[in-house]
Amino acid sequence: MNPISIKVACSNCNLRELCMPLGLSEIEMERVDEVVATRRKVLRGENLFRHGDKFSALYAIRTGFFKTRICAEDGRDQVTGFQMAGEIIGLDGIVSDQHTCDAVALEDAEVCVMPFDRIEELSREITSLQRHVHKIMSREIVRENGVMLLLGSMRAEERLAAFLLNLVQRLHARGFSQSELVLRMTREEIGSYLGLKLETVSRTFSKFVDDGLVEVKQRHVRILNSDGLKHIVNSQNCQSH
Amino acid sequence: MNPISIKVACSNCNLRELCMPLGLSEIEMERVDEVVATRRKVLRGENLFRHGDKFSALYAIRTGFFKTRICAEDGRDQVTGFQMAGEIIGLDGIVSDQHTCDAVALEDAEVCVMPFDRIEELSREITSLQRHVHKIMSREIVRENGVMLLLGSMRAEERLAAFLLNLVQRLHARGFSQSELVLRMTREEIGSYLGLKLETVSRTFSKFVDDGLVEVKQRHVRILNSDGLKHIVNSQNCQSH
DNA sequence: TAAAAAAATTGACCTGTATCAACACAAATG
DNA sequence: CATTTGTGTTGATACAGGTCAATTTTTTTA
Repeated sequence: MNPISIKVACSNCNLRELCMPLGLSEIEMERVDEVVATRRKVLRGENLFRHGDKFSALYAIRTGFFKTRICAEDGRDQVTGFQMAGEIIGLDGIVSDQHTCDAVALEDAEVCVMPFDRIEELSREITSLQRHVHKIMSREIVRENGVMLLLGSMRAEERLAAFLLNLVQRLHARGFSQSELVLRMTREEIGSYLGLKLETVSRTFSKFVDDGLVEVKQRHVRILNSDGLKHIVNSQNCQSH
Repeated sequence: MNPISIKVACSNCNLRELCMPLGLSEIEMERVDEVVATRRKVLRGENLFRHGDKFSALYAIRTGFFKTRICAEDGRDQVTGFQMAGEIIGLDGIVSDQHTCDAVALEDAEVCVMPFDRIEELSREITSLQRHVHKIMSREIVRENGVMLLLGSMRAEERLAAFLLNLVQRLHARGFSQSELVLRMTREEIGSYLGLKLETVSRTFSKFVDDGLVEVKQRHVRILNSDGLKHIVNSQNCQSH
């Protein structure tokens, strides 16, 4: 639809090292470029896909920020992750050929559409791509294990501290500040992800501010004491011993 | 080590339809048989693998019952799943070439050892195997999404009801009763999985008994009112409307 | 620019689950 | 068989986080 068709090419993409395997030959790289069929823009609030949609592709986020969520029949829903540039979404759809969660853009976004048939085809030929796809899926499994630990055994402060540290760490890996971040999601969305109510998220932010751990102005967060946050995460609820 | 070396063969295995892709030709089936290098026995309480162990293989459970758990540095740990015959464990190890969780046998067990290199090699050649491996990983991602919903938004009764229904459903798929099951794990392990303390698990069992939903004798559970349990799971906390 | 809607904060109070403790039962051990 | 150890149940009490409500701030819309 875009009259000026910019050549889509992983080989030129500055997110390459996040999305793609390293050490591809030039020829392999060209073939990988061809996997990325198209790009797609998703405006804030729009769905990249919804549960029930036919699965056909994985999506690499080029710009923007997403949340994924699952909705139970009873109306209850749970944010299962927040995804940023260089991350891959859509893996949930492979097993049953349809998506089981919604992916919603939290800011205007652009994704690379990678038809899964093509990925499978090419990963039969390029060993390092095959391994890469497996690692991406395994990474997601391990990430979710970590969320289970968080939801199953951490208290509100620990959850929020872990959440903030995880976000800055991922942003830092993308060249952003280690200490400043802009939250793209509401308190309610943070709460859903962390298994807390929005009021609890808000109160916990306020407590962190009181304790001099962070500065919070709406969605702008500055981390003043990173070690303090880390200490909260892995000191459990033991007072001194 | 076993003097009587019984031929390991997926083609003869009655769990085939759980582990393996359908519709393989005879030749393909023979090649898949070769992936299963060896079998390994794991006694109750022993680890199939531990976090930190080098990753080399996936394991298909032939007999027995496992739990997987992750341990945080602070000693806190979280059961991330219970696995039974026909299910695959070890996927967590792919991303970083070492396992990030422990797999512990809850009863004497036997697993098929499937070296991952071999799996990758063969799935480059057999398309349906490749797809199958992808589905297995995607299924695990979707399963964990469901656990996140459970941990993030359900109350104790809902969690335990969902847990019991999930267990019988999986057991039923393996030819066991729809209404009777033997728990292979302690109340504490159930609690860890569900993000509850063992006392809460015990009390919730007692409440289910009082309400005539189940019969419980130690680890023997008989489901008397399956619909009642289902109703608990997806009626949230609304009283009447 | 005003009005309405959405998001965030804060307080008061309530409740579900954790905690602590006592006891019962079952399985393993000598 | 008795003893020990692990596991499960139940009660009393505490408290973290939920709920409800009022208010403020920000964003969106008219």
